[in-house]
Amino acid sequence: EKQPCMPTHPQKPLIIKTGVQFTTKVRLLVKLPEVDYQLKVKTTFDKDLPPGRVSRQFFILTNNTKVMDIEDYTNGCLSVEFRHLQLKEKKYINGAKGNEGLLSVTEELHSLSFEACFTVQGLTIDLETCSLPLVVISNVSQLPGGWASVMWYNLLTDEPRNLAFFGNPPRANWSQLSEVLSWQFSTLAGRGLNKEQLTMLGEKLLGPHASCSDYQVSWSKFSKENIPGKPFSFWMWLDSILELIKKHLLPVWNENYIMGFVSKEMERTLLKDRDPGTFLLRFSESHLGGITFTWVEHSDNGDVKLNSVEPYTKNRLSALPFADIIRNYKVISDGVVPENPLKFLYPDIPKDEAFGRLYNSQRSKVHPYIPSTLIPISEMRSNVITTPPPSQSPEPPMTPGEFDMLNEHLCTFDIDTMSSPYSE
Amino acid sequence: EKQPCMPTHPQKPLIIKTGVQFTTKVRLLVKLPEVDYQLKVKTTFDKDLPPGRVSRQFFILTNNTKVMDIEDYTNGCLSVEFRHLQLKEKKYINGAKGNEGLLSVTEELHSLSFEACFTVQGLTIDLETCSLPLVVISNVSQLPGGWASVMWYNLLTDEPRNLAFFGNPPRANWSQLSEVLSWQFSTLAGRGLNKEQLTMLGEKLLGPHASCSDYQVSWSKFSKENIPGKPFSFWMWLDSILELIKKHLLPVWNENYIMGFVSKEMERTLLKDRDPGTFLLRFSESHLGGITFTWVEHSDNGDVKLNSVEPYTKNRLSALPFADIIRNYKVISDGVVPENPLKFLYPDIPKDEAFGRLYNSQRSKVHPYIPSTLIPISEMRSNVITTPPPSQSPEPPMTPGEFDMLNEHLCTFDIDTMSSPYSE
DNA sequence: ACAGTTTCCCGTAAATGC
DNA sequence: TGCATTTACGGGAAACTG
Repeated sequence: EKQPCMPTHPQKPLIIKTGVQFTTKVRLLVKLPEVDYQLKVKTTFDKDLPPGRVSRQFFILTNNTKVMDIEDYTNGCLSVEFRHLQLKEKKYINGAKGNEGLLSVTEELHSLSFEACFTVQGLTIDLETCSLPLVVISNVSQLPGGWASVMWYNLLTDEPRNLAFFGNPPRANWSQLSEVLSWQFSTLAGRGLNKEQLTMLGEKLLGPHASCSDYQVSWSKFSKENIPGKPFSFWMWLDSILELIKKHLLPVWNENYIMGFVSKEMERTLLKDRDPGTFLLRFSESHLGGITFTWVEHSDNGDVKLNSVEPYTKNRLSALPFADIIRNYKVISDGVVPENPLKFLYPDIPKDEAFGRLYNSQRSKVHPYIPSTLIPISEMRSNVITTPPPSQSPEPPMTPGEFDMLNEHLCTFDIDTMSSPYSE
Repeated sequence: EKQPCMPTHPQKPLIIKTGVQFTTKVRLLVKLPEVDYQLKVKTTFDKDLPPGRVSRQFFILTNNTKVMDIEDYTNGCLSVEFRHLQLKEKKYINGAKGNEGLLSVTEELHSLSFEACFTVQGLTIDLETCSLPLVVISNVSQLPGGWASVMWYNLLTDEPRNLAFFGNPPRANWSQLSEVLSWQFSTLAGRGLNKEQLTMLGEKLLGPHASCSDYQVSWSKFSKENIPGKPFSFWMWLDSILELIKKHLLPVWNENYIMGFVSKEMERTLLKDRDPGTFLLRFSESHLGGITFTWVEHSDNGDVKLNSVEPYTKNRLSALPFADIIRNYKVISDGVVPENPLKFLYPDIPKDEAFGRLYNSQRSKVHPYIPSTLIPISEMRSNVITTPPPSQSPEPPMTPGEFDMLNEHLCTFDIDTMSSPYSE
């Protein structure tokens, strides 16, 4: 009869933060004959909730009644949009908190009810409807947990109002779940996850059996228990990466330059036969919200060596955009002129060809001052000699100075074209 | 009769932000005989304020009455501390806003009143007192303006409650004002301003006559009108520097390494006869909250050249502490190996001797990764030759590589010791 | 003591008012 | 319209609370 729209958090509907305004809209689907009086709608939070079901109770702090309006003159449909609604927790509930505390706050589901009452031809009609289950949080730090709940609920049930869902949450098929995970990236950035990336995620979640796409993932494994040896859950880790992309990597991600989810083994397989200086970008598995690059180098005796830089997190990235980090990154070996070891984005794209457009050419010209930029540098000490005089390296170092000079040294190699791991 | 203590904002008393808790304390100075009943104190905001005096009206959102308590059993003194008080603006005052708008919000003075009433031996006694003038702000961005008002008021009047003070604010003698300005630095950091620094500030405010310390500064010059050619007032500029010191420069400031306030002329006078690589640190006069270093270099023909780096502001400094910037700063001239031009802190302190303890030796050892740090770099293109091959510089460039190596090249010079400009 | 949760509030951005 | 002022709220940290 009515079709409730959802309260919204920025891009995360169905999650409401206390003390922060939200909006909801209700539409009357039946057409009323000649309504010449005002039709009031009242919205209530957790109406008729059986006591003990939730550990926290909230109420709507602001005006909760509003008159319905004609939404669209073509169909005469009545609707009402509540704005500036705000939730506050009820303090001092008589007795202890209801729920036994098995559920975390982000697993506790609530709902918003709408009521209206009107009289037509002597008949009094009560209308009532309610929203999909809602998660209430008190701090944005709970947003990832809340969003996990919303995703899990909507992935695994069609029930409109199963507030006890997380009392015994069902498992998800990996095939369904992986699709949802990919969506998180595509709604954020316009680019989802490809098969290789999803395979790595599946193996991370399920072990190396993930090739069987009907394997099931438990709610706990997904977002409650920590990844073995790590202080965060799978979803917390993945969400930290989504945030990193959103704030600092959007152009690079959308250009498909971030392989992102690659196991260390796969990384070695991909890079070991490549030309020295070939690199790929992947997210840190050990730290939340970090991105690193791994490049291949060949040592004197022909051994292949892979190096990964300490992952960049939001703090560093807000001082220096990632493309500029790649552009200017330098390694200093003992007594040798600084050199950028990053030459070809895997498989064989010359670095500046890939990232050139993304470089931030902000030459500030505040005249009396000499402009300066930050350059990321790694210092690698050879542990062979203790105090090495300027050693002559097998490959002569590049001429120092102009950063852009590297450009001119690059020549395109004609390496066997294999299917790019970036293709979706 | 009572001695009201002040509501507090972090380190900025007498400024209250709407919606943010503050605290105030009242003490009863007379000793009451046997008070066996509770003595209630009520606090009111802007009680009995003549209408039209203020353009905004506020009220205390929270509980405004409290019972007095024995503060200290040795003297039996009664006192009451109001906590968690909160101010909110009254909306929709009947009629237009009172004040004609000549005054900005931070010039509008308010007060907090306290009342109590008790009966002793059949006599009913009313007690009333109030706070010093208060400034009410709605956003921390107004804090500097508010603090300017509080300083000016307390510098220039002893009246306890002249709420019309800024209707016609008196001028301040530079000698008084400079003392207050120095206090701002010493309360913040434990180090105030020396004579040279204050002279520069005085000249900035008054022109080159500031040597006469009885020159007067108007309120407008101090904090209302913009510095000629700049989009900010004198106080806004100075306060931005106080904030920069507080958040990013405390150790360097307290070590007396920041000359800070130096005119360009003085800078040249000080540096021109110094050894190449001698530098000083000063605050930007063109941008809010910026610090730069200026170093002297001698060109081939013996000319003295001063260079200043683009000022570092809080954004850059939170990515890289200032001491590390000084440590690692490099200049790249065409085709020449990067070199740190900063060698001696004026007058002649070897850089690492001065800043060594402040370097942030955060060698992160997350093993599989190669650590990396950010290095500030300036690229200087000689505009003499268009495409210069690695030119041989008159002084051979330093060996590249180890940053610390510079240390070993430094020798102490025995230059005439002049009185340090840093001494207070 | 501690972990989960909420409160507090700065600082930026957006909205509002004059 | 532009400027002054307020509101909004993310994000880090402190305070709370079982």
